Amino acid sequence: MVATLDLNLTLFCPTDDTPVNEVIFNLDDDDEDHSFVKEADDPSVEELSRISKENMKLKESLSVAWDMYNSLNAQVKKLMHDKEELECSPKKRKFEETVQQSLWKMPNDKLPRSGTKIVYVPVDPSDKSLVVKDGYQWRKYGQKVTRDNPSPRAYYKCSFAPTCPVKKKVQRSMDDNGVVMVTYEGEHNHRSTMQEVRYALAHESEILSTSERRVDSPKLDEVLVEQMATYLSKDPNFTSELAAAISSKILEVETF
DNA sequence: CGATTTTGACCAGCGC
DNA sequence: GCGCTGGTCAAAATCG
Repeated sequence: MVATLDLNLTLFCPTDDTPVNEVIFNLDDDDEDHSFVKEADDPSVEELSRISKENMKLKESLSVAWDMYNSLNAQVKKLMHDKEELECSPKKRKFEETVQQSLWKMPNDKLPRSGTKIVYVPVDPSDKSLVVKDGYQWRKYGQKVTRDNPSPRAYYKCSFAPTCPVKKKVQRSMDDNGVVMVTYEGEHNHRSTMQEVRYALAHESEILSTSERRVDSPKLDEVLVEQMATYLSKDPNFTSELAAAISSKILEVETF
C-alpha cells in the first residue's frame, strides 16, 4: 500500500564538474579499481556519504508522514461512521417525528416553500452560540429577535455566495432549549467539505490498488490532502497535537 | 490584513 | 398612511 519512492535515484545529483557516466560506472563496476570508493579523502565520497545520510532521514520523514496520514485516515473514517450512527439514532428519529408532527399541524399558508428544509438539531443547552456543523461553510449576515420566540434568530449565507444561493436560519426551539431549528432555503451547487472527504476516501482504494497511483491520479491526492487539511485544521486540538507530534518526530530524526 | 461576526439602520410586505 | 415584523445591508469591531 505504501507508495515507494526511490530517493537514492532522485536525490543523487553529481556535481557539475563530475561526468555522470563516470560516477555511475565507478559505483556499479565490481571488477575494476575501487579507488573512487576507497579514497576516504575524496570529496565525492564525503558527498555520497552525506547524501546517503540525508536520504535515510528523508525516508524516515516519509515513513513518519505516511504513518500520520494512515492515522488521520482512520480518524476520518471513524468520524464518518459515528456521524452515520448518530443520523440513525433514536434521538434523531424523535426530532424528525416532532418536525413531521409540527408540519402536519401547521396551517397550509405557513408550510415551508418547496426547496425549504427544516431540520431540528440537538445542541448543548448551555451553548448560547447558534453554530450548527452541517459540513458546509456559512457566513453570518444578521441576527434578529423574533416576536414569537425570545431566542434570537441567526441568518447565514453559504460562503460560496453569490455562486451558491443557499441561506439558512438558525433559532433555538421554544419547547426544548437543547434543540435548534435550522431552516435551509435552496440547494447547494457544490459538495460539502464532508462530501469531498467522503468522495476522496471512497475512491482511494481503487487508486491505491494500482501501482501507477501517483502517475494516474495526482489530482485525487491533492483533493484528499486539501480536504482533510481543511476539515481537520478546524479542530484546535488536532492542530496542536499535530504540531507536537511533528516536532517530536523532527527531534527523533535529528538525533538519528 | 483579510475574513468573519456584530449590530443598528434600513427596506418591503402586510394588516388595520 | 402608519405601525409592526421579518429579512437584509453595511460599517464597525473582532478574530486568527
